[in-house]
Amino acid sequence: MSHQSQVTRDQLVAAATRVFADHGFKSATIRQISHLAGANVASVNYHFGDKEALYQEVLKQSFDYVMTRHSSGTERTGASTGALDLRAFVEAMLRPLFGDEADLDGLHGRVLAREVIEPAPAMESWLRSLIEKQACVLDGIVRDLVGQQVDDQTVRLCGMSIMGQILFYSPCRAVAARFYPELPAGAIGVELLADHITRFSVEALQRFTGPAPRASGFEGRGDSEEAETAVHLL
Amino acid sequence: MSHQSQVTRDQLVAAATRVFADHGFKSATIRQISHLAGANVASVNYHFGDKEALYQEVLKQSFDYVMTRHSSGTERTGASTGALDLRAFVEAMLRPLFGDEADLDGLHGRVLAREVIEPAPAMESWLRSLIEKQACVLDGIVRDLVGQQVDDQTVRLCGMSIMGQILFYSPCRAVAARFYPELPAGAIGVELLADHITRFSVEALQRFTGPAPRASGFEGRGDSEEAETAVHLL
Amino acid sequence: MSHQSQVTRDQLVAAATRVFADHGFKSATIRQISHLAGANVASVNYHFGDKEALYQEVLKQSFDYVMTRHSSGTERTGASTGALDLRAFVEAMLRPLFGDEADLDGLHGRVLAREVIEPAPAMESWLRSLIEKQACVLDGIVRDLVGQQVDDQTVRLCGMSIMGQILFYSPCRAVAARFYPELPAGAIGVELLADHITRFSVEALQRFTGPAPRASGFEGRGDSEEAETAVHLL
Amino acid sequence: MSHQSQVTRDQLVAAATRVFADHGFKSATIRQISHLAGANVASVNYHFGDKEALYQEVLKQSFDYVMTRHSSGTERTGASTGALDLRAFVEAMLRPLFGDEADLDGLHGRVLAREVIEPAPAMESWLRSLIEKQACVLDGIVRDLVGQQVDDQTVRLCGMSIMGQILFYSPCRAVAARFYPELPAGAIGVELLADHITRFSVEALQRFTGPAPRASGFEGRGDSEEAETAVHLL
DNA sequence: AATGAATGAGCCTTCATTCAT
DNA sequence: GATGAATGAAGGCTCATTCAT
Repeated sequence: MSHQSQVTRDQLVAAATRVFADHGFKSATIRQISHLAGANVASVNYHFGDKEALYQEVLKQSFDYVMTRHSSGTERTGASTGALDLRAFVEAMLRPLFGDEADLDGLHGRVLAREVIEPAPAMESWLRSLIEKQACVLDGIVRDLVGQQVDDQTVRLCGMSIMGQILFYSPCRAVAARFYPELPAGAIGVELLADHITRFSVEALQRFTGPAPRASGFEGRGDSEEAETAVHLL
Repeated sequence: MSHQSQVTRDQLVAAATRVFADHGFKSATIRQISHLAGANVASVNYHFGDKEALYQEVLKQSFDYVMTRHSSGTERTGASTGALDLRAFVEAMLRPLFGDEADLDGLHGRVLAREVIEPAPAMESWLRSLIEKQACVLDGIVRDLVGQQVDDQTVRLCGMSIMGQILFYSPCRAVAARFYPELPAGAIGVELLADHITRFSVEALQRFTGPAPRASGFEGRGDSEEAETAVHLL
Repeated sequence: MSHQSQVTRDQLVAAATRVFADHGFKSATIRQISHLAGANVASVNYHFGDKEALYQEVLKQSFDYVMTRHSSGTERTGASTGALDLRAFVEAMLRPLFGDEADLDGLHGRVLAREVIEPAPAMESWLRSLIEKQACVLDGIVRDLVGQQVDDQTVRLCGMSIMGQILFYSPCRAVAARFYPELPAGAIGVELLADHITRFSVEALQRFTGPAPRASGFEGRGDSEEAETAVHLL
Repeated sequence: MSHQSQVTRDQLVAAATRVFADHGFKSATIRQISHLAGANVASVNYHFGDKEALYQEVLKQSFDYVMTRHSSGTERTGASTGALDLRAFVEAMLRPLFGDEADLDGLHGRVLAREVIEPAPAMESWLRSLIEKQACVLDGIVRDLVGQQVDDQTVRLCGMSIMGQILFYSPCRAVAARFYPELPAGAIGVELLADHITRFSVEALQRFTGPAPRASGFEGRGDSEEAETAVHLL
């Protein structure tokens, strides 16, 4: 593969990342992508075979990018508490959604978030397995915060509560901005959001030390878990 | 408008709701829809004018459906506490995402969630304003739980944390199922999830009565937890 | 045929006349027509069989209308001179293009002019033959003005010159208005135009008493027919 | 742009010119055009963007073609008389309606004549302005022939009489042929027609040196002819 | 008799893809 | 190797027509 070939290929991936992030797989067109990359319409098929293969490549590179940033933020030191771990995890997940110096618009995170939110037939098993791996990391962090008394299902639900808070800000910030126009933008916003989500979640998790109340525990009867009773009689 | 016309029209709306929920506006085709409705491709144009008008109708009916279910769950009684209000709100938002006896697959909620998550040019002002109205309701519930000392921005961030946990389960359950295959399905799951999200959020919110820690407040200091605990024990 | 049926049928013809005059056969739609007539889309097919049959009916009625007006203007009295005959013929042809008290927009004339200008497959033989009959009338008038020395072909060419001047103002006045925005409008305009065309043509015809110059007579050489020489040496 | 691309493009324009000339913009289909050009239906979109852009290109090329022929015929020499100018103008206008060695069927002229006769929304301002320019040229020729005593409105009416005679032979010869099946065809016919129209018009114009008779001047008085004759003999 | 409902053919257009160079 | 040219499938939409009542 020649040098120029590689350059064009990289430009195509970069352009495709943006277009897929903005419009999704189906709505993105290879004309948009090749035009943005300054390349020929046939270049996508030439370099990648077809549109879906290009998408796979974008997915792969975005995943690598995010994982690189992520792992550097989530390598748990022995000294860190669960709260700090969670703070690092949240920020590592959140930052790609908002972008950083090398991904100003959070394209990589948005591409992945789209894929997570909407199941695509192109979803590769490696992506699926790695997502599950991420879930395990989060499970571990949650477990540290809630202790061993809590059952696994509750841990997972807590993990989903945290993921929900994070993914709410994808596939693009416009989502949140519609609900809350005052949403702070830029890198400051990421730290603020990470702080908030961490605080919100830590506060909750620290009260999950007891067993889960039975289902429908909030429905009008007051004899459920005592802690709960205290809570909603306040 | 005759009887048969209304029947066909309703079938088209029903089919379109499913197809739009599954594939989104852009990817859905009127051929899919009309075939599913047992009608001709031209029937969409005949009954609604064009594809977008049909989509608007689907949006409208889904909104009405959800609001009807929702309002019956969110009418706040004088005796209810904030926690019960939140429980009702969460379940009312969550239920349409999972479906009920009249919407087994949660199509209405999924159609709306798609629209909320990805801004569509067809987004009508009435939908936008009503989304904002919902946000205000949630703000009120949060405010009841956190008290008056908390600033408005924090209230909104808490609202977004709650919405994030809810919308995580849209546009389809496959999202969560990918992360957590053990996710309970069906109506039981809704109650369980609503209980969890409510509990998770109430626990968190009740610790938010104090001022927000300064940004990066979790970075290195260990006494925040204690201050929070103190608050909680009030 | 019931009374109401006839009413609807007449309204359809009236509406169709307008729409066909404005848009032509192909571009006119039966929805436009039936809506303008306050009738059902199926009414056209019910009353006339298909779109083309409706068009035939419009053509027929427009032709009858124009012929009625025309014949009343072209019945040559023994006392009339050729110039007066021509004036009557021109006005009778021109007036339907501009409309009169019963056809304010000249719809009948415009429908026919469209048909004359563009050959339609639906062109019935009766229309063709009657057009030819009109041509014979005009031939007669021209012959009166030019005398017997002029050959038949020249007579026909003169007839076409006159018809061209008239049909120039069809299928709608907008044609002429584009060239000459100052074109007088309304009934006054018809008289003025008829006067002009008659004057223009009579002046020309009165000089056609001699034989036609040979072809290319105007190309640089001056030794053609003497009368001609006189003309262009002036 | 490669060689082959230009070939296909030219074939499309050629095919479109024929189809548009025969059927008009609305009735022409790109399937007809592309099939006639030996190309795919998508080729029109590829080379021109859409049907209307192709039409604009046809209009432009037809206009250029006609103008090239026209200008070579209408460059007025100092020595030429008004009659020769008119002869050149008429032939230059008429020839494209009948075709020449490079446009056997007069497609270019017929396309333009359609556009002139029926206002299309796609009518470009340049075409409109150039039509008006042509009208000015004709006005000048007429003015030379009638002298300065004649008012401007009469000059314009005379111009329209001449244009009417010319455009009578468009959009296709079938028009005239219907009236006068003996109409000579081919290039010989053009010269004959140009001679006739010129002669007819020059004869008329040379009698227009006096003031216009008052409106309805032909109604009932018999002495107008004499007055006209007097004018002519001046 | 008369009409609202429904249809299928055909339109223009878009698009990922393939071809020829 | 790389690209401009070309294509066929499919999309939304329009329309005259037919169907069922």
